[in-house]
Amino acid sequence: MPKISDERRLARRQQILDAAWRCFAREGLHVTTMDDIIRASGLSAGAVYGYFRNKDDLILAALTTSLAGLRERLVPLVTTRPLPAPAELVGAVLGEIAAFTEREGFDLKRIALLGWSESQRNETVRGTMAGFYRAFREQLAAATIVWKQEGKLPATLDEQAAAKALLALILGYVVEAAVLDDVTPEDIRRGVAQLGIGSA
Amino acid sequence: MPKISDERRLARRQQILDAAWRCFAREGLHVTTMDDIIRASGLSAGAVYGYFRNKDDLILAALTTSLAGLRERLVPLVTTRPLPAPAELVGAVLGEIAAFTEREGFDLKRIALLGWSESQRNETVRGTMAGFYRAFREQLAAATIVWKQEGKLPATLDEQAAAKALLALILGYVVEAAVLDDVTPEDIRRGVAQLGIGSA
DNA sequence: ATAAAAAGAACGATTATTCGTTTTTTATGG
DNA sequence: CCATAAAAAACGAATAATCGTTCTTTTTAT
Repeated sequence: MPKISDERRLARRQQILDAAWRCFAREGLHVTTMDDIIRASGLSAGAVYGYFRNKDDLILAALTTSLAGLRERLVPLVTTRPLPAPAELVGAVLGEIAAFTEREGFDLKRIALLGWSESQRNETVRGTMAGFYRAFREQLAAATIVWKQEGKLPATLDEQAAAKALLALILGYVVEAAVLDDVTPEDIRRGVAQLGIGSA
Repeated sequence: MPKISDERRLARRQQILDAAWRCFAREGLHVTTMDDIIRASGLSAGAVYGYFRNKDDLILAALTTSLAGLRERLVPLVTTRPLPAPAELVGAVLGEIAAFTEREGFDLKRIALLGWSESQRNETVRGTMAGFYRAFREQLAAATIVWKQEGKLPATLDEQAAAKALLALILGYVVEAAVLDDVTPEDIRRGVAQLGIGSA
């Protein structure tokens, strides 16, 4: 059976995904044409369609692999014990996001913005993204419970509300960094610390 | 001179803009076709092109009018004196955003997500959006100076960093509300207050 | 009455996807 | 270890559908 090796097949797939990321980051999900991605990948139309059923499939794969890569990096940070103080955890998470999204020639943070937009019109994308962020927010809620137990936060604290605020801070950093391009993780960490988060 | 009255002309323009908002919120900037907007507006192609040079012009107008409407509502909130406490100000701003973006049949918050995405590929859009958010952030920085003077925040506080964190919180709420759809302004206000922002 | 505004059919350009052909990969027998 | 045949993979021109925009004609407001 003359079939391509799994290793080779996976490499080709990643090659196409890389090309898609670059194109999407430059022109967005729907202005990018299949021909853009095909040329950027160095392959042919037939080859690309051998790995992805259609453009929607490619979009979904580009978004979910980026989300999965980020999760792999973020989960250890928020589940490690002992837990750093709130401002330090936020700073660490943002630092990891900045490091993960920095790529050769483009910024993967842009893919996040595109994913949020796409989630407003594509039910499958919305489900995937909502699931990811909800799970991450649960881990933030677990962290606030730990802080509460350690006496770093008041015992009356509503951990769901606190987790929602922490997630907003993190998502907002991504927007601010992508649109204004003058914000560092350290800026936010210092801002949060000075505003007194986790100091009560 | 048989020319349409200014009043009538402005009403027609708004009619097209409303249609564009609805279409954009439903399908995004680039999946929405001119024909979608034309049909939604109840006018003809020729009429729409009489009010907007082309699709890019219509996109820019849809984004900037939405931004301008929001600024009109937000500026009084952050420039009023005496200033509410940080958590209360954040809550008030988010409440105003929620009220302003709630529309018949769609959520204007979606337009913000689309604008952020578009700013990554359109220099004109990026300039407009960056200008808006930078100006708003300056007002937040001014607010932190006031809090500092009132002794509500430490005198050593870096107001730029604090303003960046506050803006992240606000932008992040928009993302979280649009994607997860389970966050209220009150959630964030409580979360921020309980995390101790502005309590040092 | 007249000039602007609205209408909507028509056009040229572009798009995602397919499919017949060519090239490449790999399991197998010498 | 190497040559080879079979089958998958890659190629890329062709296709059918769709899009933004224009332009001539008709309607409408003043």
